[in-house]
Amino acid sequence: MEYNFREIEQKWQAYWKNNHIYKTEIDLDKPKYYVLDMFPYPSGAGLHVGHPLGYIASDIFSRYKRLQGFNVLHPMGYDAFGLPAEQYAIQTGQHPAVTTKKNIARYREQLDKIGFCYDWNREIRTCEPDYYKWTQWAFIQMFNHYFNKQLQKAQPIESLVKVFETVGTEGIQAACSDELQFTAQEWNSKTEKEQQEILLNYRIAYLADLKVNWCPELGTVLANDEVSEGVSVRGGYPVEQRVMRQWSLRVSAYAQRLLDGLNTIEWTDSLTETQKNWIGRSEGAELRFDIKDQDFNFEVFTTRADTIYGVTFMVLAPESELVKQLTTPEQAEEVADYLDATKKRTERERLADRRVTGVFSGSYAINPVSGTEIPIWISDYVLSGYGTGAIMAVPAHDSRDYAFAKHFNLPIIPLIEGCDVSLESFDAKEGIMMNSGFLNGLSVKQAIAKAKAYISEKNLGRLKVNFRLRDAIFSRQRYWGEPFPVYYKDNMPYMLDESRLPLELPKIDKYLPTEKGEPPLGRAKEWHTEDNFPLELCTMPGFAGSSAYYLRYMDPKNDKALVSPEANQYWRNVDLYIGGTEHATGHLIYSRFWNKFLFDLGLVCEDEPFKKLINQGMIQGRSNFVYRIKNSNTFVSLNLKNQYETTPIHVDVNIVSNDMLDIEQFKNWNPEYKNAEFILENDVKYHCGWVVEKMSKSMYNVVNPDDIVGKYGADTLRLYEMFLGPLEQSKPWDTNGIDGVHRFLKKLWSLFYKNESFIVNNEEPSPEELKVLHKTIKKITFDIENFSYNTSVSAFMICVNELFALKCNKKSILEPLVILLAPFAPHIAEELYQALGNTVTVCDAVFPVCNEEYLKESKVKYPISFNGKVRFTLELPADMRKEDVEETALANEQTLKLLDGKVPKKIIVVPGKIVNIVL
RNA sequence: GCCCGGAUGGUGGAAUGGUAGACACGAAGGACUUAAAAUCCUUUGGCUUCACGGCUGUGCGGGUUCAAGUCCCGCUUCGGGUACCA
Repeated sequence: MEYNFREIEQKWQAYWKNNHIYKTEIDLDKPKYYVLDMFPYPSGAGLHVGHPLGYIASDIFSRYKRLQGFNVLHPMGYDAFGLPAEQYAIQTGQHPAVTTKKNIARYREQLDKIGFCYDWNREIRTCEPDYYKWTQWAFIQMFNHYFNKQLQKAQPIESLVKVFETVGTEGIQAACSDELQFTAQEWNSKTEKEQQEILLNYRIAYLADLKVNWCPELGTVLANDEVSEGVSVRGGYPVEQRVMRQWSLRVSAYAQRLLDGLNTIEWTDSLTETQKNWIGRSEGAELRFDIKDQDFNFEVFTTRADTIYGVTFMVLAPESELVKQLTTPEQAEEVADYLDATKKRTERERLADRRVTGVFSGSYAINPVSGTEIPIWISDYVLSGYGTGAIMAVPAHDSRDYAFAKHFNLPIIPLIEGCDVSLESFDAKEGIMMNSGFLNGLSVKQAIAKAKAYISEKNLGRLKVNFRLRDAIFSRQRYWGEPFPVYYKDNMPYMLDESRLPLELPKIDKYLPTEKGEPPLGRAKEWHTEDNFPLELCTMPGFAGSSAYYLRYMDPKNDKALVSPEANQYWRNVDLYIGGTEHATGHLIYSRFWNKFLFDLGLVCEDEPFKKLINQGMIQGRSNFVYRIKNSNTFVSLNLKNQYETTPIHVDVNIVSNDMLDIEQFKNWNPEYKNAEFILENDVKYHCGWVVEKMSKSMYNVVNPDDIVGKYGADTLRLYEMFLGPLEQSKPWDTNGIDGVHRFLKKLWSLFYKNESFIVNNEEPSPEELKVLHKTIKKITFDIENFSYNTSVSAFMICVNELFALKCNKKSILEPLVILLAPFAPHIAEELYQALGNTVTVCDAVFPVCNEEYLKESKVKYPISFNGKVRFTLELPADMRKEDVEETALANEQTLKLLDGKVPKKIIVVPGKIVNIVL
């Protein structure tokens, strides 16, 4: 009987489905294990072979854990809201839901063919009302809470209101946008609207004025990458920096906890590092500067308080509120011109074009330590959003300040002994201080500490920790996203009652902004509450739906809660999360934030959502080329092309095999090549060139998993994807080589069947066979635990090669091997497991355990080396004493020959490993 | 600029500081076959030798060690991330 993968795979996929093999329920008698893939956005292009890489890896681990007796949760779903579907809708008028549904069906079909063990009963789609109900619900909770900095957790906003009513802002520790100060009396005398406006300053989900790229012609906010040289990429309309009222999430309040949490989870170093940088904690001081001749002062943030004696100018961000205050009448015109010029530039342009620009404000600050007068400048190299939007410039020790000082001819005072600042600044935090009054003679580290102490003591400012992490802008002027559960009364936002959720997306006629420039939802009829209050017109961004989806999988059908306490208590959090690095600073920050918020509310029992995280590498494309001789329709093979003047042309990798072009298929591939002629090599073949680049349609290097499954089967695809190389490494997809793993499966099959008959017997295994099996068990177990799946596949190959050489057809050896292989190649494993006489699925077998007894070697081949170079090997008993090994090695004939009468200086014997004779 | 990864045969890659190149692809040769496919066997880093063998070899230059692809220092180079963050 032949290995008929088509029949086998269809048979078992149907069996799994009909018998609900992958349905998962809470089982208090078993330990749980939660394995999650980053769910895909169902794009119109379908899956290519790069997508399943991580899914296969997680599938192997899920099946492995199940075989080890764990109750495994392994769900899948779709991140279904998103821009491509909406753009398609704008072009075609087709509702995004229709396109999305179609794409999901296609994804599902492709996924099913690969034989994953997903529990599809738990499937979720972020665009479904019964799912996004809970996204909206979470938003309401965020609106109704503020972040208490003292407790480092979210608290109900009512408790803050109580404080305001009794003592005002006195002593409050609430994360906020602006530091406000008022008394209880002032609070109590404010109107409802005023009070609501103030509360927005504290809510975790808040509405605030933010600077955005606004395109009046298109009527929408644009992302930085949608703007170029001041005009929109689409249409070329002017774009301006504009302050708009947008929803935001106060992610920054959680900065410290997001940072601390990284130490409690097992993520890769690089990912942890990326998040740390993104959160960007910096310790420093906020230092107060008085203004000359004015009863006014402002603060700057610095991490280098030690450089206070080197401050030769101050710089304000153009957007800073201080600009107005500090611009003198004489400088007013020049400053206004500068502000105008900078306003026109987008953030992107500012970054791209690093020319030094700036203008003098006319005012002077007083150095709080030295008392000197310092000119205050305005420049766009200072960001309004970080620190206080103003800096003290120390050109000798900061490269940006240095460039500015050189450009405007401002003084540069070096503060470190022996440093040369004639050509560039000295930014390193090392050396001995000079020109610095009471700090002279100290090392930089000591000086930083002393300066900080001085500042607190003399009350010149305060110690401060700043974070780079920004709040997340949460409004999008789009249709295909979650509607906000928000209505407006007297222009103030209010939350809908939870009983009104989900607030479903309304139908609209066109997916474009309205004539008035409102977002698409402005077109909806009846888009208001029963009391006629208008509903919010923006929708939520892409990351909203993916921020808590892992919780929903625990209890996907619950209409009373996002997740029941019982389900959450059992499944807790994700034990293993596999996905791409592209989410390092987006989704993986937002969902950690979202989870921590829900944790604060007591709604989930774990502070961190993803215990262990692995990033699978990207699968790159491997493109093939043919070489056309210039001005002809003749193609010359790779190794002959240098004899001609040629143009390389991408050719579809699917009509190339082992870099040999299928000439007939090529002729049919494009009518242009119908009559093409070919110059072949000696082997009468056309060899193609190749290069590794991004997998994309335009390079004709996209490989569809369906084609691979059709030709070789799902088990071969699964094994081959793993065999390509280490999981976390980026690597090109190259279908060359897939024959190797397919041959392996056929060879495995041949241990069971020969000429139509089943040849497995019940004979007792030999010690050698047992050694082969148990060696493999040990290796596979180790590899799975370490996600080293490429070496597992090779271990399987070695095992089968050895059993083949031993002509082993014994059930006692083959059955454990089949179970071992089941996580990797589940279809063939099921088939062979059944053939061995089992009547239940191999999914519920018991994973074999290595018995070290079988691995014991009686003899060891010692490499005998001289000065580290191996000269020959010597087979000795494994339990031979070190001294005896040394003696035997030295007495050996070949040793004597190599010693040539010399006396060794030293002899190293590593028992069981090696002998090294040092001459 | 900063941070994080890599660099090993024609190719993908393997190697707890202990025989570099496992496993696989490709290639070459052979067996079977009318033929092809499939399958099986042999060889396959480079140089050198009739052969036994020898020399050399993990991006480059140093170092530690009895022993380095692996550890340390200094580079080169290719990916990826991130950035006027004071």
